[in-house]
Amino acid sequence: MGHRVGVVLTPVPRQFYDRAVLDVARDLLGAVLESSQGGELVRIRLTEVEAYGGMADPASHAFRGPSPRNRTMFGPPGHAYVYFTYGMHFCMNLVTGAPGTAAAVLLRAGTVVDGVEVVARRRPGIRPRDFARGPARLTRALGVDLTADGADVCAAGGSLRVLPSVPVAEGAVRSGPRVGVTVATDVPWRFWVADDDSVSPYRAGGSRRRRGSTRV
DNA sequence: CCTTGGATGTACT
DNA sequence: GTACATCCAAGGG
Repeated sequence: MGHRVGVVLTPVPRQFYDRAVLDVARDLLGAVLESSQGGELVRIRLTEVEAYGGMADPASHAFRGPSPRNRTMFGPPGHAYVYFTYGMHFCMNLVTGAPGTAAAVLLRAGTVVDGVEVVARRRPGIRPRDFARGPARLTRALGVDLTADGADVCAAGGSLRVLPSVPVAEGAVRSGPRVGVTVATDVPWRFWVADDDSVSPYRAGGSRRRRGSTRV
């Protein structure tokens, strides 16, 4: 399986991202994310994504307006918004819509279709099924960190690109509430491929029950 | 398979 | 101080 190395592929064009975020999210399922960080090629076929609606969406990092962290989301579509969270993880989005709208699609999971040996080296002891099963695992498989924030994924010679692929059949797309969010839990803005092992397990949001309130 | 708790830095109240 | 678009190890079934 996978794509032959050496074949020149044209990235998905910028206008693909200049549409309603829900449409972009759904259409990203099946697309192939390619990274050549550190001179090593990894390609991942996306199986799970989530839409974030920008300033109108209470769950979006853009809800409270622009900041140094989220500024990429307020820029043009077709760029990577990467953020650092939980003190140790990176997550990656693709910015959609016109500048100022700040909508984006979180890339939650996928299947490694090229560079399996590279990922295996980056993730010793991890089962192949889990290589990109979750947003922070996906960035780790790709070798993506904060230096990729703002990267243009439409650039022909870019080190981080999105390649077209066979779209996932309409009947194989599932949707439901987003994972780990505590607000706007009523909107089914998570999209995934039915019956795919690489899709991450659902977890409801809400801070986990607090431990004893006293310090030390 | 499930559940629980720890790790760890930054943004925000 | 608390939450956070998370992951991992350890323990039980």
